[in-house]
Amino acid sequence: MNTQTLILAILNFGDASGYEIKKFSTEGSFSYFVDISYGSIYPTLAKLETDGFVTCQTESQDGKPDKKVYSITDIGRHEFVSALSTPPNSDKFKSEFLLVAICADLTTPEVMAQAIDKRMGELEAKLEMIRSLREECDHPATHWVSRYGEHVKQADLTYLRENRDALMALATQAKFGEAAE
Amino acid sequence: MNTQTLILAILNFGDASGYEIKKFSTEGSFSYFVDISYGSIYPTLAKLETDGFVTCQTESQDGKPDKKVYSITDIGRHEFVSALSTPPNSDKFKSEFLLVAICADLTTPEVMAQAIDKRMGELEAKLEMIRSLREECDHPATHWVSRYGEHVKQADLTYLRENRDALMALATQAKFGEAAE
DNA sequence: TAGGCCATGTAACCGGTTACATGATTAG
DNA sequence: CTAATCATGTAACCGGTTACATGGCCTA
Repeated sequence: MNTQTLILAILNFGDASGYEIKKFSTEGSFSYFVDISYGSIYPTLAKLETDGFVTCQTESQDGKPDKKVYSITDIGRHEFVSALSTPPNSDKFKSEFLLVAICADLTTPEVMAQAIDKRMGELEAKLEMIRSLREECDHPATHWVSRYGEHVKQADLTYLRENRDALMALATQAKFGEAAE
Repeated sequence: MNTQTLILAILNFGDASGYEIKKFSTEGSFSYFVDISYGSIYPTLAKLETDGFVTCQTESQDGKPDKKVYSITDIGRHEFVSALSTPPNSDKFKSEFLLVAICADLTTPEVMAQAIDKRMGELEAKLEMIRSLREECDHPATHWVSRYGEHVKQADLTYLRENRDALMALATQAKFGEAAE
């Protein structure tokens, strides 16, 4: 999914500046399944404006820097809806944790424990965030996605909790390297 | 996680050629949490060899092209284990499906149904693959990861099955655009 | 007064993909 | 006869990140 479609999606929920778009994609309703950086937001917004998909209005604020607020246009919305209509690509998923887990017998209990705890902490934080999304807005589709995310992440966390010991046991077994040293 | 560590991890499970590494990362035990292409495998293998992390032996086969079989060295294994020891980065997750879902009210029931069915099909296939991994090998850590994956993907699929109708309902509601056209 | 937040933007860089080149063998 | 599998490799390209530049305000 390209940055353009993502930004259009965010702007379709409401006007925003580049800075706000970044926040939204990092902390808002979209944050658990996308991510973009300023380095791609600002150039894309510029391109979006020249293409007529968004318009821009500079707002002066006192005590804060000027703000360039972007709004999606009808052409932009049309572009976005037609992008939505093409069958979505499969989820992209990469997990370093699972690489460590699958190599559990090569690591030490310390390393493994640290990796598990880090992951559990992240999962808990993400769950908390996903849940809080529902309190902040009552958009039905956002609720559906939030519950979906909650369900899946909860299943993830539950498995980790219940099988932490089993994984630790694999990391605890004697390593061939240790005997030789 | 860089290609280098990933290839080292695969070679740590056994000798392999570039072609086999690709297969392994696409269909094997690693396939559901990583992916790499030839364009990154072959150059990385070359670099790995000059760095002394792997050795290479060319095997002639009759009826098939020559095969360059790579083996991890002790230095390579050491490099890999030390890479494993640094706390793993968070999972990378991107979902176009969720973008469509969160914009359900902008799409048509047809588009939504297609997206859901595609996803469910993919999930079922992935589940099947994850389960089959356990029958092919009895490496304990691989089993742990496989059960983990199964659990999470199963939760995903279950939610989709049970809440498909709710999402469809959101896509079915009248769109503002339709009234105007 | 140091650091964090607000706010925009650019340039260099990089990891990785896509597409291509090559070619023999086997299965349908 | 076509398509797929086996097998290695390169070059162009590309999307996106990182790091930097700039600067005022507010809080600790």
